[in-house]
Amino acid sequence: MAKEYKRYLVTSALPYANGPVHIGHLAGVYIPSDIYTRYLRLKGRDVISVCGSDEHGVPITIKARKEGVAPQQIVDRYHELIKRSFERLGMSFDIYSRTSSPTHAKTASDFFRKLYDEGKFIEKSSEQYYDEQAQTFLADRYIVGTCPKCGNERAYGDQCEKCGSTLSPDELIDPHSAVSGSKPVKRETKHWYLPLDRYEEFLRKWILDGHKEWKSNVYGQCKSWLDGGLQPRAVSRDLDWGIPVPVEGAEGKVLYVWFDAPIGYISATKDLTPEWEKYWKSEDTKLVHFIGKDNIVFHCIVFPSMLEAHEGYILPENVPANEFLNLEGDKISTSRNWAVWLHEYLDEFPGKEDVLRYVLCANAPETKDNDFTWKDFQARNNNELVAVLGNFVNRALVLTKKYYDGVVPACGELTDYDRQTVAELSQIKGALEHCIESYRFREALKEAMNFARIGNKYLADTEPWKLIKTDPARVATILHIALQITADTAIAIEPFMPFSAAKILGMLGAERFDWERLGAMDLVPAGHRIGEPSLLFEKIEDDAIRRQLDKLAATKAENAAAEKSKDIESQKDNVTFDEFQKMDIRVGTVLAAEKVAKTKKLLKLTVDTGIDTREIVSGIAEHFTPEQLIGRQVLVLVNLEPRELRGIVSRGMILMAEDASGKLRLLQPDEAVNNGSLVG
RNA sequence: CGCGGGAUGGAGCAGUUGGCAGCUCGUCGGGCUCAUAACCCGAAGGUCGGAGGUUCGAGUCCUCCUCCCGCUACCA
Repeated sequence: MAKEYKRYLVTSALPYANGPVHIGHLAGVYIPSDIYTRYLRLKGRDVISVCGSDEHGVPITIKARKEGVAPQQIVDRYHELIKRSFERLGMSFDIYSRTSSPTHAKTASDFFRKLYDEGKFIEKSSEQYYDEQAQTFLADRYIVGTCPKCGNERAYGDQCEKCGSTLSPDELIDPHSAVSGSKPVKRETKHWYLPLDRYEEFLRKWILDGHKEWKSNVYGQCKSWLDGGLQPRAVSRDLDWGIPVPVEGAEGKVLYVWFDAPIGYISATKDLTPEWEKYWKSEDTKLVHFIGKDNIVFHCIVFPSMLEAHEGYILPENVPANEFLNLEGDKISTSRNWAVWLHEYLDEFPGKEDVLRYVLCANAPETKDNDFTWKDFQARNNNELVAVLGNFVNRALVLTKKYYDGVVPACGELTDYDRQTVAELSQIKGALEHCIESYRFREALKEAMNFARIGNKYLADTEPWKLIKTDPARVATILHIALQITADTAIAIEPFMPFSAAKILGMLGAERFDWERLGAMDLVPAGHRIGEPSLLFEKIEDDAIRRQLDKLAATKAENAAAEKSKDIESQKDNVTFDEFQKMDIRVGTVLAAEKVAKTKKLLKLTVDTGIDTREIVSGIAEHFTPEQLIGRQVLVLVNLEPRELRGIVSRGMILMAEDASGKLRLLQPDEAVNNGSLVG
């Protein structure tokens, strides 16, 4: 049934080098990937784990421009920071590479060239907006203008966030560049596209028929893409930062970052070993991509299509994508500094790498988004790591020290209860393995912790501290077994908490064991002298948690202040009195209001304008409930050209004041006036 | 009606092909005192987001609805 693989290749999503790594990245990708890799290594499997920084793309050039430095300086800074903090957390990548490396430039370039030479791309010219001041083409997202549908002045070239409508840059009124603020011009440009539609059948067969065992979020997402029909996807960009398109006449064009990034897995492997082809081109290698849910389409649709087009490469056997982790109830956000940054955690909680690893694994967003709270962090440390795991190890070691001067006592006759305990322990291994191999790490961690739970119960039930007075021979057996359970615990937790596993082994005075010995009862022999016991975990006091919560509160306050001081929009071009006279603004009263079905932001209002009673659709549902509006007087631009939104003809616009944070407030006369009163 | 995922005791999560609703933490009661006031035992607490339907039987299958998240848009 399950195919036997000779070797494993594990990849972890390349962190984008425009910021540090935070707990969301860890819980979603890196902790699971490290657990999986360490487990396979412990089993003696041939496995390599590759990762590296993703260093190309537009956001990095924009950050560089803002700071007035070269893009290379930005990526150097974050590459070092990310690499170093991964090491400190005990991430066991075999290589942590980067996409600005020479190996990668050549690998990605050759990859593109092969596909180009074999006619796997299609070439298309199109008109794109160009920022003459910044001398750069603008992605849709970097064009800002007025939404033609709702009048929002900060709509993006791809979508208006206020009314939710999908836009193209051409529809924007008064478009300007988000980079320089200048007015962009149209320029013709040529790009290469990977015709994904040609790979639809291949993908359908491979995923929909062949990988029904993939996680439901991954499988569902792929199915939805495939059922919707795939479009050719551009694989080049007009940009001066990235890998040049290796084609004559393609000056000023680079590979699209999503084309080059996954190839980074390949180039990292090349940098690691001359035998890289063994890992990428043998059918007996199992390739697994660890990613977050936002990356599913690239790892399941785009990259496999690229590999298929190139030929010779194997495809991922699984893509266990996790959902997202929130922080104290809010979405983690790099730009809003709403995150727990790995490097800061490591500085502020020295020696507690495993605590973070434990908490993030135990609360990993495997099936849905989860929330990280500092209170939960503290509780898991104090009630699970300290109370269950640390305490058990400490009890076994201290008792041995006390009664046998630190020498492992010999095992005597086993009682039925002993045998029952041993049998229970031996069953955990299978369950644990099954969980890890099916990427259920939360449950696997629980199984690993069961060794300590059973150990605690064993000591409580056998009560050696009582028996020592009446039956010392029995106590020898009990502690012998307790010490074996301690050693088993060390093996079981090693993939999850490598620092603590090593510490337990140090205290036992034992060498590292093979995974296969998990559950064994002859790990530490009688007569062996154990080391000095010390505490495995320490309690985390309220102070430490309070400091973290204060820090987050400060971030919230800073964000609020920043919102306030945001630049007031500069004055618009002058209008003539005649132009102003054309605006017919009236006072009206909202008679009825209801949410437009299936939309987030739209409300359908029935307004008495004095002239008539009309329907107006307004993108304000996130700011007002229908009840709040009914009966209120509002200002209405009544001669705005009618427009159809979601099948409802909207005749007019409700005037609102918007503050810098985007919050809307109604405008109304300070005393009630007749509906239809003119404003001007 | 754009697509995908999710909603299960106070919190976080499991629930495989429909067959007595489980786990960790918290709460309450008891036991123990070797251990970091840690550990062990027991109890309370759920109309499984809502409304219909299929079935002898639905957390699980079907239909509709509500809310949260993601994708379509370079934050895992």
